[in-house]
Amino acid sequence: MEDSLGPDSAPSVPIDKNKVFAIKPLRCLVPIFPSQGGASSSATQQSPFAFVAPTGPFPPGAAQFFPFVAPSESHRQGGSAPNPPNNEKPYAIPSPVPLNSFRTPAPAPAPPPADNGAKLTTRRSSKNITPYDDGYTQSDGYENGFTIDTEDSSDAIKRKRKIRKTVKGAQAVAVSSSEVDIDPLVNHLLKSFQLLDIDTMLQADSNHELVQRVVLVYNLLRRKITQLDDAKGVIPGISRRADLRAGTILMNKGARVNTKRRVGSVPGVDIGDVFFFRMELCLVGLHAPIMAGIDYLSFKVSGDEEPIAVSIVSSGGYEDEEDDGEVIIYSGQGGVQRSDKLLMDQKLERGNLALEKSLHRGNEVRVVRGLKDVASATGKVYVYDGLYKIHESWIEKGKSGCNVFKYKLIRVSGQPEGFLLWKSIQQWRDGVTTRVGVILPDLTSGAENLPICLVNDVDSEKGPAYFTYSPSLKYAKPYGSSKSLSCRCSNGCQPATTCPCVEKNNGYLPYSSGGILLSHNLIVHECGPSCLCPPSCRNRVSQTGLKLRLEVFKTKNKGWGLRSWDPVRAGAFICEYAGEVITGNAIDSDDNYVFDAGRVFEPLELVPTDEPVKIPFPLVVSAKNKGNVGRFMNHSCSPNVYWQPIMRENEEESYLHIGLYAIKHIAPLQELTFDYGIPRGEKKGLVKKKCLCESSKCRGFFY
DNA sequence: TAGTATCAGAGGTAT
DNA sequence: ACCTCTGATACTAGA
Repeated sequence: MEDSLGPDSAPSVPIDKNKVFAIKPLRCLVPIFPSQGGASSSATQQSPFAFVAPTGPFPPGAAQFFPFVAPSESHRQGGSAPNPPNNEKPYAIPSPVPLNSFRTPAPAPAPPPADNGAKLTTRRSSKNITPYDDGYTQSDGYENGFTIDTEDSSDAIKRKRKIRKTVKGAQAVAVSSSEVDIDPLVNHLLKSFQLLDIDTMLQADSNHELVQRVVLVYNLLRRKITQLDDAKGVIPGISRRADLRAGTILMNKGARVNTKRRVGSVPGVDIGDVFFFRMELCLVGLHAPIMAGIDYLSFKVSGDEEPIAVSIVSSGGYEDEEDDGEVIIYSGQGGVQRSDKLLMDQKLERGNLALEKSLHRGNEVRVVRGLKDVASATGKVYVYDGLYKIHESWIEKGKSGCNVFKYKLIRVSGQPEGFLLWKSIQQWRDGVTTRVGVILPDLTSGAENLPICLVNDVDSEKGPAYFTYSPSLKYAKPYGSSKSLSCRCSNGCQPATTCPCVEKNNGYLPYSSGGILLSHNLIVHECGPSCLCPPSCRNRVSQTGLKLRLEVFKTKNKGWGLRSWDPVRAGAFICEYAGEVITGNAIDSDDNYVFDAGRVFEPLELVPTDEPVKIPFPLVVSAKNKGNVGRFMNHSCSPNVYWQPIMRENEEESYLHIGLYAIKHIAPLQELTFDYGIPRGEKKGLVKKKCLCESSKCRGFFY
């Protein structure tokens, strides 16, 4: 067809202005001017930098939350007088069901029915187990009385011990800060996201939202710890594993879900969900061991302890053979794995034994696929691929001549597409298959460093209305004057230095070494044109082009939209909102592609307002005639993307840009959306659009 | 730049 | 105490 999707292939498909694209995306951003003329100039009063809480349970405007700046004082009101917290509870959780309460023993529901003579019991140690679990009704209950007793005490001890351990560790390490300093921040996070007393707040069903929230909070915390660590510089002997520390903190605080092992799917975790850290799998109850690939539980069958496998992570660490997407040949564990060589025979114990038993028992095993994250140098992605069954097992001689257990798993049919989708995407990427509905392999005609596919597989529309593709924001004149210093970091700006660019960001670099935004900021100060650092500087994330393979696609009922082939990490830069900066009152009233930073945005969970908003706003951008992919991003009341102002300046001039970043992890091909905000004051001539975001928090309209 | 070696880790199980 | 399909970093090989 249209030959390959390579970056260079695009120009072969020139855009014909006259014939293409009669239809406008539904995306409608209509400009609005502050009514009394006051609002625009008084941006300092009502923060324009408030964003919607992605999954936040609080109602609009109710809970302002700014933990990342001066956590100790973060309870002070923000700029705009937050409502009393208990005003209203539009998202009140019905009938609290204790999922995993250690403190409040409740009458025990009958244990799950045993299947063919197998009698469920707890293991001697302590755990409640629910091998054949169909949800909370059984799993969240308790075992019989005597079990509860032992469980209560042993778990309490466990917890205590854990806490003691943490404290001791912190002292030993002599980083007085770490856990201690971070504690208020953590508490604030948990409070804002209603994860403080998760045991009693759990909903009985549909807790996908809750699972998302846990992962979201984990990542906010992890990124913040990373940033704090960065600022301290490298201290030999001190762990840099922010992923583990953030996880430990949440574990100890009980901010986790589905703590009980179970066979089968995990409530709130959907096939295709993506994770980026093993700790996340643990926190949501998908796979408990933090390193091991096989998770299992034991119960008694006619007197004998018998383990069965409940989940595996297939990461290619052993000599697994790859498959067609529905079959996995999985290697057992053990044998002392040393850089792809086995030093001794594997034994039929632990996970291996569990897999063997599961083969005979025929129970379903959850499969998590660990893959390389294309957008990250060293990172991995974990995709939940649904349930599999073990069909065969055998022993093989590995490369080094040692015995390896092998298990053949086949995916249970009738489940939604999981990993298979990833394979398809890979094939599109490689140009192996021709994809249905591709209109243009690259609608940017090579203007971006990555092609952006235009695709319609729902109807016959041939594309959006014509516009000129422009990857960056066009200023007629500089946004403002500046006396800002430029840096001289020839190797790129580094944290824990006195580089002026670090200073501008309050002593922190806003991005991780992997280009992930580490915290929410009033404004991100990136390096400017006269900084001496190279383009690869990690403080130039928004200036170095697209990192994700995006595509513009026809949605079912919202016109054209934007999505990514690659999985997106929380905090990842997606794209700029490019276009032409509009000054004065020059906004065309039927311009549906206006981004107006002066609108009111629902508060995002993490916006520091301790420091007064000083940025001379508003910034208004029109992408009607000129723009980039950002113009295709639709509105949602439960968005997965938010925007951040980015300042780039040199000695004389400053330029403000709008960066779009992922709020949470986003699986491939999920639509990217952000909150368009609500115009201030009178909505002169503005047409209220019906919102089709289908979120439970949908306002019903947008502008 | 990509591979590899290194190593401290964490929760969990087993003893 | 022991186990482990982590993950960040420092290092090496290579083109």
